[in-house]
Amino acid sequence: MSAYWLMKSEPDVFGIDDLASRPRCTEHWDGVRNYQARNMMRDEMRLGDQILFYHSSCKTPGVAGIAQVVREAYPDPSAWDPESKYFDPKSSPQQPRWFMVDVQLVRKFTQVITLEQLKAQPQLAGMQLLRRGNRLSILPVTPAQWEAILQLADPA
DNA sequence: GCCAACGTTGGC
DNA sequence: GCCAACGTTGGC
Repeated sequence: MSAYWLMKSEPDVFGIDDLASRPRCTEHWDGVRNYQARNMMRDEMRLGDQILFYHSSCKTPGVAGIAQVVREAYPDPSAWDPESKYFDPKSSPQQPRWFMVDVQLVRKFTQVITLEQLKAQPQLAGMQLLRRGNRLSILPVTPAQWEAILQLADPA
């Protein structure tokens, strides 16, 4: 039984169309530099887990589509690349501190399910995404929340 | 650009 | 281990 997640990305940096344009619609999710988010990726995310691809910090924040985990956590090499903006001198190939998973696009919605729509759903009232002050880039999603959100999507 | 919320850092 | 300062996130 696969689990459900929500992963945020800024569409100006890496949006769902960027994922769609990658070979096999697959990309590694590098750059996570938060311990809680890392722990979820490293310790809990499993092959086949389903992901809500969320666009943040943009004109219309919301869920742009669905992706899935196609490779479980492995060290994020951008952490030991001094040229990378994700460089962290405390990480090394011998002692990797940061991890990433590979995600593959499953489906892009024809229309983004907006944050506004999510807020209007009574079933989603308890969702972590909607809690104020939430800044985690990776969040768990319950099966009930997943169902409620997909109801808002266009037909496949 | 503003601001609230929260994580991280570093001095003590 | 405390806590103030600082940086980042992300909606508006």
